[in-house]
Order: sequence, then structure tokens, then C-alpha cells
Amino acid sequence: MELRHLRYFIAVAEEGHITRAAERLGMQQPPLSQQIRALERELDVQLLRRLPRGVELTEAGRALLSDARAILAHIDHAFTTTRRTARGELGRLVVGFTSSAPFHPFVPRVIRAFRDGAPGIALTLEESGTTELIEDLRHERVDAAFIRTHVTDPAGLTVNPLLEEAMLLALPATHAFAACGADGLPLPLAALAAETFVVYRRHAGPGLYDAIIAACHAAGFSPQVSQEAPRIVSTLNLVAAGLGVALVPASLRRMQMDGVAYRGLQGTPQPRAPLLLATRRADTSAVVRRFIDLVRQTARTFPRPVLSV
Amino acid sequence: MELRHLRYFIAVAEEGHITRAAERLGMQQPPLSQQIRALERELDVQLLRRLPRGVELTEAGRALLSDARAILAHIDHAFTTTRRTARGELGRLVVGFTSSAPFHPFVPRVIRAFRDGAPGIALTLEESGTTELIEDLRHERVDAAFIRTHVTDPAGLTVNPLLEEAMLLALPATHAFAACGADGLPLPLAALAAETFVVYRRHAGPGLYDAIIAACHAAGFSPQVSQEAPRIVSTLNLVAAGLGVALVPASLRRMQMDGVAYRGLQGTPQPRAPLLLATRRADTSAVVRRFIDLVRQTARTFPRPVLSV
DNA sequence: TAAAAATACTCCATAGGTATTTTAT
DNA sequence: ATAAAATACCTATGGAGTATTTTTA
Repeated sequence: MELRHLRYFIAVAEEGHITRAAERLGMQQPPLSQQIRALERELDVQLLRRLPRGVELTEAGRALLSDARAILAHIDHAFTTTRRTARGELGRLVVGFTSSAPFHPFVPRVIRAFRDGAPGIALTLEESGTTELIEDLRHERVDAAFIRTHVTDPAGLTVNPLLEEAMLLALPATHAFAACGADGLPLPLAALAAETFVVYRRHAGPGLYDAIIAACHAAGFSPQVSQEAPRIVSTLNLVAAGLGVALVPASLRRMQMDGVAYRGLQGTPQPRAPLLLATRRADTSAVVRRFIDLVRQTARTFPRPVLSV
Repeated sequence: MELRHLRYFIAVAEEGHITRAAERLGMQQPPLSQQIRALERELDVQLLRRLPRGVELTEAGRALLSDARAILAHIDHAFTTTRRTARGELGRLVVGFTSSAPFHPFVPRVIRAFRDGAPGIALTLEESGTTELIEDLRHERVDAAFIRTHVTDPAGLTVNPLLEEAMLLALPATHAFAACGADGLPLPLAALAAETFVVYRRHAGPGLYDAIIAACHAAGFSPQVSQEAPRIVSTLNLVAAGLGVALVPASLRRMQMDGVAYRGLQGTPQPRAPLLLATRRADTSAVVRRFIDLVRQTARTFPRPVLSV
């Protein structure tokens, strides 16, 4: 059995004449007769009643006709779906992000833009730590991840730097430096030489950790670390509890947390927080490609906030 | 596009190797490669990623694979349905009957037997007058009809006589002849010479009408007809109302109607009520053929009731 | 009897086979 | 370096064309 048989049968059924159907199909009557008979022979069912003027469907023929039409429609649909999947218009995409990423307005904006531009994609969002996200990428549990630290061993992964932002000092509201209010003048980093620091756990995001340490060294002191927090967000909880001060990406300022005050920093070099997109290097999925393209394109045109010098 | 392409694609997808799939399909690797490439060319979509050891599906390939399997299953299902329809195991059947037919135990029994033997058939029952049933048959609104009279002009129809039964005298309960009770001795037809008769409307069933008139003539009198009733059942209503006596098929005795008493008849010739099955002569439907066969077979073996001589 | 389907045959397009090369890691 | 897919080319099956006969109401 081949699709040809169904196509021919539909034409014959619709025309009521083998001769006329042959004409419509751009072929001669005898081969069409033969193919129809071959179909009848394979099914071992009489599909047509031969009349002196044309043919008419038997009951079995009528049963097959509706099914045959449905099958051709099914194939049509399958082809469309396949083509749309290849174009990245259909499929699924799992996007991971670290807890601090969605505070940066870029992330929700680009997610929203992708949703609008590719409504056929089933989009799933997963929040996790950087290390876990890297593993999730490698095990194909996640297709793309917004992370905030450069990855040391990105074997098989591609990490696209997207944006950078300044870091802010987060400090307990009761702290002396918080006195001048949330928008007080930028503080030189060196002023923090005597503070104890709460930092984002190194193994979860070594880049950010090291950037902070390096910036302090450059400012002439070695920071005293009291706590490591597993997430940037929980860093703020520890700060609110008075366990120390922390340097966090400037976009975290959007989160007003009771007991936490923010101050800008001044002087060079300043620690800066990157936003990056990690994907599998070998990923050939059109959906992922579309997503990467959109993210990079959006990052290129994203309005840079005025940063403290 | 032909089904071959889908079958080949499924084999390749399942084996992960064109060579191995070719083996499974009982063919060589190059023609299989060609057919897969032809499919990719027609879809304008890459379905496989060629690796040094075998192939793996692209996302579009995975999308097509599930659809391809569903399509083959769809075809399988269509073929099964077509074959079952041809065998008369699937389809629809509309059976008509006159109002008196279902009183004969044969009718419900054979309907029940058909239901049990062909559960895939959507069976519809229609009650109507004989004339209407004939028209319904001709216009294909009904496929087979149980009727109680021989049809005069059955052009295009086949009428199978199935059974015959005696007729009973139905008379008002207040009538003198009813005095001896429902199971009184059979009455000679000649005793009814002075009665007025309620008869089943002639144009609705000329056979039954004529049989009654002829039997009366043979008994030596010409019956005086007071009323014609449109249905055999309504005949009994008129009898109950005291408008006359009636001769009805013996199976009507199963209907105990207030005000109506029954008595058997004796002497020859007695009017007899036939049960017949009318179908379209040109009907080629397997379902109808199965039904006719079952009905005739059942009629042949149906226990004949002991009839009054 | 007449129109249309079936048969008998012929041809050629292409599915499939054989030998070899190219590819990708 | 090697297994497997692609290419080149050949073969032959069977789908389609031509001429004719058979079927059916």
C-alpha cells in the first residue's frame, strides 16, 4: 500500500468515474483502474460497484473514503508541524536562571519578547544555582541559562556575556554608613576595610566571589568574610540580620528588603556583576538558536543604565 | 511522498543507523539513504544528524517520528474498519415494521439475535404503515421492513414470506360471542355473517384486507365493513369502542386491551396473517445481507405454534 | 447498445542493487 | 583511523501508456 492508492481512490470516489478521475489526475484510465484494483485486492474488499456509466462506492468504499481523506489531512498536518519545528516555531524550551538574574530588567523583558515572538514554543522557567544550572544544561534538563558568573570549565557549553552592571553595597539599616539614606553619596570601597562581609558562596559562582575579593585587594584591604550564602537573595537576609555587609548587583536594589540599605560605590576598579547566557555548544535546536539570537540582539540594544563611575 | 518514505524513516529513527535499518527492511543501505534524503528534500527539513557512528534525530525528526507512527496506525485502523464494514460487522441498519409486527415473538427475537451477533452495527427501528415502509425502502430511509401483507407492486424490492399465523376474532367484551370467555371454543366464520367489521385500511395493507374479505365470501357471506382503521392496533380500539368485530393476527392476543375479547376461528379456508420481510432487491450492503440471512434462517427454525384447524 | 471499465501488451521512470568515495570524529 | 553515510552507476521492477476487449444495466 502506498499513498498513491489513497489519492487515486479519493479521486475516483469524488468523480464517480475512473476515466474522469484519471483525467483529473493527469493519467490514463487503465493504470488508474489497475491501481484501484490493486487496492481492492490488498484489502480483499470491493470498494466500487462498476456500473455502465461510471462507478459508485460500496459501503466499505464509503467507510474508506472518509478515512483516506483524514489520513491525507493527517500527513499534511504532520508535514506542517515538522517544518514549523525545524523553523523553531514549535517545540519546547527550558530556560534556567539564578535567583538574582530576574531582578535585572533585561531578563523578564527578553523572556516576554520570546513568548510574543514564538507563541508555539512551550516555555518553562527554572530557578536554580549556577552550578546546578551548568549540570542541568549538560544533562539537557535546561536548554539555556541566565547566570551571573563566568564559568571556569564550560566544556561543551557556550557562555555569552550579555551585560554588566555595577555592584551596590548592601548593609544593615542600622549600620552607621546607612545613616545618610538609601541614595547617599557613593562610598569609596576602602571605607569597608574594617567590615565583615557576607558573600555569595564561591563554589556556586566563583566569578562574582573572586571579583569582590579582587576589588577589595585593589582598594588596599583583604575583606573579612563572615558568611557564605547559597543564593544572592539569601545574602540579603544575612545582611538584614546584621551579619555583615555585602556587594550585590545593582539591579537587586529593586528588591526593597526590610532592614537592608543600599549605597553606591566610587573609585576604581569597581567590582562589576555580569549577566551571561549559557547554552550547549552542540545544541542544534532551532528553538535554542532563535532564543540565543533574540537574547544577544536584545542585549546589544539594551539601554545601558547610567553607572556610578 | 509515499508511505514508503514514512516506513523507512521510522526504521531509521528506531535503529539509529541507516545500515542497520536497511538490513531490517531487507534492502541495501544506499537506496535507503536516497529515500531518506528524498524525504528531507521534499520537506525541506533536516530530519537526521549524520554522525560517524549512525544517525540521530533532529528535533524536527522527532516531531515527524511520532506523527509518522500515528499515520501508519491510522492507515491500519482504516483498513480494519473497511474490511469489517465489507464483512457487515460495522455499519448502520434501519429496520422498519408495521405496528402489528412486533407482537409476533419472532420479530423481537430476531432483532435481539442480530444485535447480539453484530454489536458493531448501529441499529435503528422505525414503526410505520406498510405503504410508508415501502416508500421508505425505495428512498433508502429504511433498509429492511417487517410487513404483514404481500405487496402488489414490489418493483425493485424483494419480499420474503417468513411465517404465517392464524387470525383471531377480536370482539367487544360486551358482545354475546364473548360470553364464553377468551379461550372459548373456536367459532365458525359463518357465525359472523350478521356482524359489522372493523378492518385494517385496505390501501395500507391490501393483502390482509383481501384475505379477510375472501375468507368471508368462502364462508358464504359478504362482510359489512363499518370502519377502516389506519393501524392494526387502532383496529382494536375501535372494537373496544363497540364499532364492530375484527379479524387480527393471533399474536395480537398478547395485547390484552380493556373491552376487547378474543375467540379462535374454525373451518376452512381460514384467513391467515403472513409476516414478511421486504428489502431492496439491488441492495448490496453486507449488513442487509447478513440481516436477511439471519431472518430467513431464524424463520425456518422458528417453532410453529399449534394452530386451530 | 453504448459508455466505461478491464485486459493485454509495451515502455520507461525510478526504486533498489553494486562498487566506491566521502565524511566526521 | 574507521565505521557509516553519500555518491556514481547499473539493473529491473512495476507504474504508466496504447490498443483492444469485456462488462453491465
